[in-house]
Amino acid sequence: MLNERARILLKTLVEHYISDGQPVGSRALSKYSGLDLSPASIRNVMADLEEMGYIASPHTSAGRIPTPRGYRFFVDTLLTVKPLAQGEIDQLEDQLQPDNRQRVVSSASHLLSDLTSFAGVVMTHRRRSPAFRHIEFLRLSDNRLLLIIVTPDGDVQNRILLTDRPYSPSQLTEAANYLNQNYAGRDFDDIRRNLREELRQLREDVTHLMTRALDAGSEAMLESSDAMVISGERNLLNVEDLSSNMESLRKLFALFDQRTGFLQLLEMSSRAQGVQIFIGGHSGLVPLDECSVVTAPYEVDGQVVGTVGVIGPTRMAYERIIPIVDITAKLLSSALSHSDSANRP
Amino acid sequence: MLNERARILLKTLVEHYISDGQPVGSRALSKYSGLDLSPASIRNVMADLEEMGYIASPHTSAGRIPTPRGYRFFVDTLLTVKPLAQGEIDQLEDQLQPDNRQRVVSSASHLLSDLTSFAGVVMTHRRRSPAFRHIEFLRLSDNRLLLIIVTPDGDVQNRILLTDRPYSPSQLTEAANYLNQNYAGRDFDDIRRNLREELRQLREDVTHLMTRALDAGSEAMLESSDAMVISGERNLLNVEDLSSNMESLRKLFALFDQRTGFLQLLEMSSRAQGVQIFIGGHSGLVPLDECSVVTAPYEVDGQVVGTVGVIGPTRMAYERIIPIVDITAKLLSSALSHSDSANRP
DNA sequence: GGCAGGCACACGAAAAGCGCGAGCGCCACT
DNA sequence: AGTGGCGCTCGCGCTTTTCGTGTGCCTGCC
Repeated sequence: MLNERARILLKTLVEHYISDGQPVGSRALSKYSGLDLSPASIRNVMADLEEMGYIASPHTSAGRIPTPRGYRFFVDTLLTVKPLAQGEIDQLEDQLQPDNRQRVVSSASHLLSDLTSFAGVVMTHRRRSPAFRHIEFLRLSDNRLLLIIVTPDGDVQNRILLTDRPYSPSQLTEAANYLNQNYAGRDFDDIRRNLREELRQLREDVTHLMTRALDAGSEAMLESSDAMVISGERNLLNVEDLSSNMESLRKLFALFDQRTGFLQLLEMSSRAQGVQIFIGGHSGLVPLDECSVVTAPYEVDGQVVGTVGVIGPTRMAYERIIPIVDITAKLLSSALSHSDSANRP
Repeated sequence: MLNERARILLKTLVEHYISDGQPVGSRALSKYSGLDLSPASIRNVMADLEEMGYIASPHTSAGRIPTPRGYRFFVDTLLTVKPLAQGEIDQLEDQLQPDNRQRVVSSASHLLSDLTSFAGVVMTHRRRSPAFRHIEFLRLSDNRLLLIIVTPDGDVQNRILLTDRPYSPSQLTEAANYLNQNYAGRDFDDIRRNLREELRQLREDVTHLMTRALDAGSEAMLESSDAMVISGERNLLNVEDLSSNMESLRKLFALFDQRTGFLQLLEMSSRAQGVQIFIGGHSGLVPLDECSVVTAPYEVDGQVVGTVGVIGPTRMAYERIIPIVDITAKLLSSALSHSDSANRP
């Protein structure tokens, strides 16, 4: 392990590098570490730190910069996060009023990107069991129906169904009522099975309609699950570390488009508790050296249902970003929990 | 005006520059124009073209490149668009099946960006009069209601309403029924005026609920109008002309974020008929020299309701992009018209 | 008069050369 | 163990050189 002196020097070095972006030399460390050591002595320590893989020099005669491993150690054991000012928290709370989920989630993402000047991301996980709370048909034209499905957590999905033949309003009401009364809250597959057995009791045409609705419904649920909202990608264009080499920028934006990579990352984050930090480098989940992700899971009724995060350069002010992500996750939890706290037996 | 020879040379020059990205010299023109003229003669014509502002040299000893004015003239009078292959049209049609509007619009935007490898954009205009076709309340908890509003064109909006006191299911049904039966299809402001007069006939609490619903509803309509979907921004990172100087990239992405600039542009496009091309340059609406926009309005029931477009480098293959935008607008029109053709008296 | 061939010139891009200075490693001394 | 000193390295930014391309213009030809 590292002795006290080495830790202090590493900490000062990382902090300096984060704020300057320039490799840090022994002279600078001697000046700012508060240790009252000469540059020469510090060089010895730095040589040790380099040997251990925490720092490296970009070239022979330059200062040292932290390696991914150095960052890792820094955020894990050296970093002192300063909590957000209450004023800032209030401001955040203001922006995250309860509303329907899409809107809250999208504000959260925007909030994160605005506050950090990096990219914000919010992912909502796959729902456990596809079910509906309420279903409704609305006639648009002879052969077009609007299907509205309210999910158990209050999300609204809608699809247009093309039908072979017109349905009368009363038929639509009948189908909707039947589904609502008998099957609200139950698993879609479950319903389909049951429905097949109850075929006889219902007119054939209505059953057909209901089956179509269930199919469209589960498809809609499937598509809307695992959704991911990314905002403020544009901020990353203003980040020196990223925009200086086009290649990594392209890679990064390609990642955003594919999504699968990030989904995996965020999925992982949601298995842990509290803020997690993924530091760039090919070893980990972030394929870009220059790029890190700070995440925190959020929950509804004690159940983790998603993850919020910030995507920025590895050289970011962690002590500021971490509390922002932390608080946002908590506020998002409470904004969503309110609107979901009822209707449980 | 330009004589035949000058036109041919300008056309060849622009075509060459578009495909190569290199300034075109007199020798190249002599080779590829099909005119059987020596470079020396061609230089004379080029000097004329330069004087007229159609072409310019980036520096003394380089070939010429088209100016914005040159591009303008090229697309307006020299360009020969080749229609899309039927196969491609079919493929497009496949991807633009009728569905709910948000989904169709978003597919259209993605389609445009995928096909062109630039950015696709679809804008839906402000609805003319805010009204609803159907409204519904759903109780989520004691003091939380889910408000669902179906707009006249089949869009579904939803909001969560926080109430001071619980409403019973029958009260909710009463309020919804009342609104649906008396006010479906009517203007929100209209309804509010009427409602005030009819206060006496209804219980006070229910009226309050209805007013809240109308407020939330018109707010939702307002926010959802003038929506703009941009996809494939990331493609623009791969465009040499744009990614070579960071500054314009940043400006471009800032434009995307602000939106107002583009809204104005697309608004303008919708006033004209058919494909329109906005060529970069500070004179016009596109503030970036390197960037052009190809747009076409789309309609529902003969009424222009939005605009589709492609945002790419000025140096783009217009003869290919133009038909793509054109067809997409038409297909989008028909995909939306179907789902909207009914329920008119 | 329109067109082509030839020549000198201009200018940018890429390559080569050069000096500076930061920072290091090592060593000897305290 | 800690420090001061010294020589060395190597990247950065600067200027200089070279090279190639394409132009403009002049002249001669049909």
